[in-house]
Amino acid sequence: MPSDALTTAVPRSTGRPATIDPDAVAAIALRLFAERGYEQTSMEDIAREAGIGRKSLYRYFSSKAELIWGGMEPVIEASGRVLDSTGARDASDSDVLDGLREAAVAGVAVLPDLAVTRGRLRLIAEHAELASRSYESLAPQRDRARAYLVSAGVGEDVAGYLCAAFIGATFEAWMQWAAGTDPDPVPYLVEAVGVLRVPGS
Amino acid sequence: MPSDALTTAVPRSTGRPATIDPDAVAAIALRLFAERGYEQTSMEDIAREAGIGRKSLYRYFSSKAELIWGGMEPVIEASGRVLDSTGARDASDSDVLDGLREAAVAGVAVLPDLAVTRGRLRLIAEHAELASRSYESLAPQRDRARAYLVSAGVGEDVAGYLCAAFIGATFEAWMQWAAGTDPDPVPYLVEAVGVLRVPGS
DNA sequence: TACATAATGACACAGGGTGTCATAAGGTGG
DNA sequence: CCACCTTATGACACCCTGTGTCATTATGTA
Repeated sequence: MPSDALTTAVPRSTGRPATIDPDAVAAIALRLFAERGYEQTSMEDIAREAGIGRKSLYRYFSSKAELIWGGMEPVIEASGRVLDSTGARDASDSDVLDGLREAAVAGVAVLPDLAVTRGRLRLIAEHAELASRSYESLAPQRDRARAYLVSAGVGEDVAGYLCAAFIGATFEAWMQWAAGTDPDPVPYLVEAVGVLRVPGS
Repeated sequence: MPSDALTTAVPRSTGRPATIDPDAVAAIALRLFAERGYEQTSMEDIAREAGIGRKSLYRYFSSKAELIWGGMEPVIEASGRVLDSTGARDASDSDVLDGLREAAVAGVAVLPDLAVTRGRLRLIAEHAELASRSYESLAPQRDRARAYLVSAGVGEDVAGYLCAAFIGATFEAWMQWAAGTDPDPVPYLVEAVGVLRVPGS
């Protein structure tokens, strides 16, 4: 939800209240992308269809990709929170991977509508420009995963590799789930984490 | 080498020969990026400095990022070739990972100048826009790695996760090597592959 | 009612990336 | 040596993304 920084972070009581519903705008964008294609739909098209100005659109979504990736933010955030909280308990052995698995799976729970998410991810899978953005969009999760691993006793360098592999594999898991019709993404995520190992143990 | 498709692929004997040296242009771009910064340097700046037109610049480099990533192509290609050739021999057990390790390391050998590569990678590390592009630039390697794994008997889905993790980890290895001053990237790559495992074995 | 606050959008601008097209430059065949 | 042909080259025009500025408007509060 890209509006978080504007609405929930600063719940002012003064000044003109917002009239634009970011979620509604994102939904419109998603529909237009589905109808006309991603690059065939300009930001101006979306703004017009939403009945707002192009500049206002950019105020809520910092980029075109954000219209898609914004919807994944709750998943990433939920997953990150699990990593943060789990970090406290000292994982002695290789159940470090259990923590990662748990975090990956935790994101699934916060999704209200899996069908919409599947549409979003399919769009991402179809456009290299959007898939590339996973590197940036998942950066916070990478950082939190690294911190978790280091706090669990994994060496700095190995933690970096493990994080990168973790992010890569779980993203691929979401892609594979989205490409099919299975309702539950969890098995995909679990299997993806299965290709990881902690060298020390 | 971005000019491959134009020069080596079609070694014509007729028509006007090319007067632009892509490598020289890329070197100029790299210098300008180092001097003024990546986003502060426009394609027009590079074209002007290289003494060519902006359109001609785009003829040799399909995007600004290609000016940087193009130099990594030999590494990716060499790594991919190893995967292709290794695929024939049937890796019975978990020495499938040996093949991946070998492929990752193979790229190092083809680099003429590690210092230049380090500069390139540092530039990539500093700019999310460039780092993101790893997803696209490494796509061919991903495909070849997947084919290798499948031919080695790894299941389709697991192969996908393993590939994604492999690409992610080795890219991170290059990043970590570039951030430091060690002359040899190999140990980084080996350690990165060390976080992978094949679930079956 | 007046004020403060903040959303809104009109305008302008730089830069990336693409298509078209006329021109230049060099080989090859007569 | 000349005509031709092939290809590189770049000038021009264009669309879109993303950003900054700034006047305007709408709303809640004093």
